[in-house]
Amino acid sequence: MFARVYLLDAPYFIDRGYDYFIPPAIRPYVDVGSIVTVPFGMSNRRGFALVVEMLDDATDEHRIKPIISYIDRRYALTQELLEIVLFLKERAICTAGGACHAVLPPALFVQATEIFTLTEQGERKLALEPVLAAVKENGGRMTLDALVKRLGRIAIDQSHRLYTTGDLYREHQPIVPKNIKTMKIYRRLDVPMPGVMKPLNPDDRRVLGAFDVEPRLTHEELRACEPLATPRRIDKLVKGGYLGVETVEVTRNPYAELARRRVCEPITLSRTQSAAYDTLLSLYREDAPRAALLYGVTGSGKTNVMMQLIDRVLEDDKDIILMVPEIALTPQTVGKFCKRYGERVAVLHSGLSAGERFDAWRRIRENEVDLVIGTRSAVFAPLPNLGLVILDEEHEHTYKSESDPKYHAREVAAFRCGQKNALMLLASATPSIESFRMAKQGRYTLVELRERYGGIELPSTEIVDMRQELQAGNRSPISRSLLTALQTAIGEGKQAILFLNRRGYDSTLSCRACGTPVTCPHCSVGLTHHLPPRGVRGAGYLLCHVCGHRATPPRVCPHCGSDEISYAGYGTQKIEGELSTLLPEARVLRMDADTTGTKDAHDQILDAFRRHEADILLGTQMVTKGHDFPDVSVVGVVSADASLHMNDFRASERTFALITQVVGRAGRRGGGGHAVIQTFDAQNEVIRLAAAQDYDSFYERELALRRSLSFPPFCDIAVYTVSSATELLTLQNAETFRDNLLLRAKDQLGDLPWEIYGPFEAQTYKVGNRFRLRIVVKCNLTNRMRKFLWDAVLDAHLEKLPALSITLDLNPTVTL
DNA sequence: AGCACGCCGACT
DNA sequence: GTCGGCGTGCTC
Repeated sequence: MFARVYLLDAPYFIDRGYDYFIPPAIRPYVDVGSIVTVPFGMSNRRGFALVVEMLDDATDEHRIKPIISYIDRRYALTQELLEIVLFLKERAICTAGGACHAVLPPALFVQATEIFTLTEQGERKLALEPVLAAVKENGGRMTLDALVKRLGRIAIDQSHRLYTTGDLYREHQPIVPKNIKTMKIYRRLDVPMPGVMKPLNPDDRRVLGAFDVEPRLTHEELRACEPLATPRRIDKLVKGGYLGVETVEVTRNPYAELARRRVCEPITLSRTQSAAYDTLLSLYREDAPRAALLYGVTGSGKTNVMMQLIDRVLEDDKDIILMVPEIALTPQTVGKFCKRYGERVAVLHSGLSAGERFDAWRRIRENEVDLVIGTRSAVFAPLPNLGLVILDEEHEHTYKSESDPKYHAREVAAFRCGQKNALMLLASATPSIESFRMAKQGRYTLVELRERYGGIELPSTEIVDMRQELQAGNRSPISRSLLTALQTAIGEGKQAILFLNRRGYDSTLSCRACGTPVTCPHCSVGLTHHLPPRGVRGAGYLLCHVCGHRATPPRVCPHCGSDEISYAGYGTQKIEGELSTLLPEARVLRMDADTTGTKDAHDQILDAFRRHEADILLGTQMVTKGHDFPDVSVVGVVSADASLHMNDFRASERTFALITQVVGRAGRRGGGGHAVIQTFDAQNEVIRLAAAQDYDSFYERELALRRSLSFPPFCDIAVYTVSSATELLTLQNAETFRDNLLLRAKDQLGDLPWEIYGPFEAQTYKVGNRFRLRIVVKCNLTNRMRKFLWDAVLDAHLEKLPALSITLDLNPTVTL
């Protein structure tokens, strides 16, 4: 029997199947999906590998090597996960190993080792072979790791040679992850073992007495109900045959406490919500893969509909994945679900330790969990019976992985739902343009919740033109309107949220007199300011990160001629200082990257605000997420345009989403909320539409723009990042690569549409002493196109451009 | 990537 | 005459 495997740590250009012999001793334990270790290359270095196929004969039998060992079958990839790995390899263009590392918990790969034992024949060669001598010295049995420690790396080759010559016997130990935490459970033995009984004193008897109440106890429990139960005394009772011990694997579940305080309030749906629920239910019941977009305005109660659906799916004994953009930002949502669904929930996110992550994964894999809540990577949860996958806030960019494998959770979710005829549910108050278009085209079912739950009105909104403030002599970042609104709210005992949209602000140039940003003439995105190269004097230059257009920074505004053109941005600290002079008696809580450093800081700030320990919550993006603060009556957007002119074709979409979400925070209970949106660009349509919470118009406008400029969803975008150690080398490499790409495209792509731009500097040009240039391809990502794009990278490797590295990202969401 | 094989300069 | 430079090529 032979196995075709993929190395897990192989670089992309040797990422293909390799065939290995399966030693008879381990044959029962190796199958498709198994993780094994194999010797690889001339030095036979050991590495993990994934078995993708079982073979009866090997192609090239003389040079085939044997598999060394295997990971416990319980942790092998299921057929479903294996398919996902192969899907990722194709779709996100990554190695099989890269895909495996995304799908499996890292703790699975704690390295175990082979164990060698001396054979009779080996005993006779001790003088000749240092490896044999070392094994003998160690008592005739030694792990490979220990051998390497003693004799150096040659021990690997030597021991394998001695194994083939029959001087050593090798044990095929399964690799069992070391991260499993075990716990001892004690129980009282009715009939103490005869003979070994030791006399008991009264204290011993008291300890035994604890078992009358509860027949099985852990050490901690025993200690808690009987302080006399010291480790020493327990040991005595075990040795004496009074207590039995069993060792069980424990899984760490940091959310167990929440689960124990389980609450299961009945959900009452409004009529609109019921209608939405009914539609979703019937989709779920169809025996085919389905996708729905739940578009619900802020405060419409999407969560209720989702919970009702989850209840229903759980009744069918089907499993669910619920994804949220970032666990830290949605502690309330997570808490709510944990309380409702109890112990059959697993929560996955980046804050988990390797052990906790592994435990959660095992619980899921062993079918102890029905509902997985988590961030992007939760889409790989090995639930055996998937019925529903939800992406909450589906427009969030965190669903796209920025590092290898560069997958989008939505794509993987769709694939998984296809495997199991499950329902994919996307939910958002501000859907991504791509998803809404899919819905409009009928490829997703559009389910709408257009009214706020309980008939609460949307907050009234007011756009404040900061230019006029400036002209009126108010140089403060807080407008008079906003100040008045804050004073009123605090006077009435209400609370306020101030949102500071700082993203990309400092590097975007705009006119403070007329509000016009300096944009690219070809792309209608803001130009990013770059400092001049070291040693060169001057103002630097402006660069478009979409098409590479360069310009000198204008000294006067091209639009109105004013010289009040600047990069000025406000920081949260600055606003905080400003508030303390304007509203000295107001209590302000600041929430940004600086104040949320520690693990629980986030929750603490939000809890404090909810308990009304402050009047104003001031912060960045973090304050916009789905927290429910009933007392908040005023919301202020300090600088609405900040993210608008970012160097990204999705800047409008992101700005619209942010403003809409933050405005939706006002007046959640009782209505009468008010939102003040400050901008230097008061005529800006995106801001006006966001203030009016008019998603439909925004969508139409944005779609038309995308169509005319040829951006997604009207095409796909592939981005190559070329990097080298020096600027010159990087430029030369990138240009050669681009030229080759152009030639190949003309030659091979025929009728397929494509456009190539670049090279131009990446958003962060220099990273860790490497310079990075981008080459952008607009195209349609068919399989043929994907292959074309990837072959160019493989060929670049064969051409051996000096010290070059190229990565490829398909449809990136954050940076262009 | 890592590692070995292979064919030309500065050393005992 | 040997040690060692890194160019070339392979990995089941």
